[in-house]
Amino acid sequence: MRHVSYHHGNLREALVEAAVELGRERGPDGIVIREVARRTGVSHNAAYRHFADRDELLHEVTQVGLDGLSAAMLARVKRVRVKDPVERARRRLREVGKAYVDYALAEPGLFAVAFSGPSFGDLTGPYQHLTDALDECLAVGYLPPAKREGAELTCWAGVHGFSMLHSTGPLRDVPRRQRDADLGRLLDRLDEALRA
Amino acid sequence: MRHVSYHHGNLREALVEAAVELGRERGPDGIVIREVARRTGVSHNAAYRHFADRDELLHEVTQVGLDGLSAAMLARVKRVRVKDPVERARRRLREVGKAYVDYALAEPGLFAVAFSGPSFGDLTGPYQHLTDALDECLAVGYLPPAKREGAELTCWAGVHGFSMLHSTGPLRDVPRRQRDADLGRLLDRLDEALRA
DNA sequence: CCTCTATGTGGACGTTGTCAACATAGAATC
DNA sequence: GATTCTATGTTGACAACGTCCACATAGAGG
Repeated sequence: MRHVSYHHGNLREALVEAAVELGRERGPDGIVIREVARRTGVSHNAAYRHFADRDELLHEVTQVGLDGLSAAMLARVKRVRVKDPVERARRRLREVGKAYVDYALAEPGLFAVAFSGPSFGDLTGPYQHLTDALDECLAVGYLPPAKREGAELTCWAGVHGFSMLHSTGPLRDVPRRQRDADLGRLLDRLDEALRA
Repeated sequence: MRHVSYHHGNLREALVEAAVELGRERGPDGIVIREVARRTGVSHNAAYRHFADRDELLHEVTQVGLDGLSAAMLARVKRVRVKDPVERARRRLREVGKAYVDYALAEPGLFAVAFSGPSFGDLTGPYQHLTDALDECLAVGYLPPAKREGAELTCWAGVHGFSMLHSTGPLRDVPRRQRDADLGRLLDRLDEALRA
């Protein structure tokens, strides 16, 4: 579907797509307006008809990254096939955490973009999946009511820190085996912290 | 102490100092060679006699940031005045975590630089303080031996995630009161996770 | 006094974000 | 169908950046 007209048709989407690809490949600093335009086959200034500035384009990529994260979490939660309600709730919470880390490791560029200021996207989606999992743990009686408050932040901080350190951080060269074992332990500790 | 000679005398240190100040004020992207030179009162190219490129200068700032973090941790640990060995060990571990987060919040720019690739500094210092605190918890019998392995990462991930989210991340506008309460809860959960 | 080397300067190039002026396609109006 | 309007793309410019090269100079050692 090559366009031939002067007007592109849906340049905005094409630009976002190219920007996402750049973010995926090179992280936040790799999202460069002129390169985005080049890849879209359009002049270096065309993007300014659709985005006020670079930050606005970056913001779009941020949102795509967060949406991907949210989708990954949901997919993993839905795949849980455990009958026992308590075990199912625990397992779902664990899958939420795993999905978070897996996404950060599978898409380090987009993950970095998603959490690189100055304007953050809407993290309602990912946050809601975490909240839902915790609510379920509470409902089935696994999570004591006294521990419900602030539980989101405890979990989020843990998996976010793990993700940051391993995706683009100082632990990025830790071999996969050990990383998996470490993540398993971290999730075990979070589970214990909420249960105890 | 104005220099008058053509040669500066200790330009390298002066450049690092200016770069640190820029990093403190504006974060990693704010460390700009030409601005560093300007603030040091030398030509835009002078830095290349002391650093191969921008990354090498950035790396110096990274190390300064990590040294500051290490010093902050040590200072807080040394101030603990608890007699009971078990309580002292617990308290020291908690202070290590608090120091980490406090530093990240007090110096968001330097903290961001310290954990911004591509080359990371030597985090032996900070890591050692955490290891020491955990070893002490083990020695006094508070931390069960089975939980000792990987305990560093559990703690580090938690405080690092909390720091990232609150210093320059999406939770940076959370009011101080709530942030403090949230940190308290996080440290409580970590304590429980290691004890249980 | 002379030369050598380390260190700082000046100017250049290519890249970036962004602005202003211009051009054109497609829709709206007559 | 011809004309005007507006949304959308293009061209050219500017300043700031990292970096390279040629040059200048200070201070040390002969």
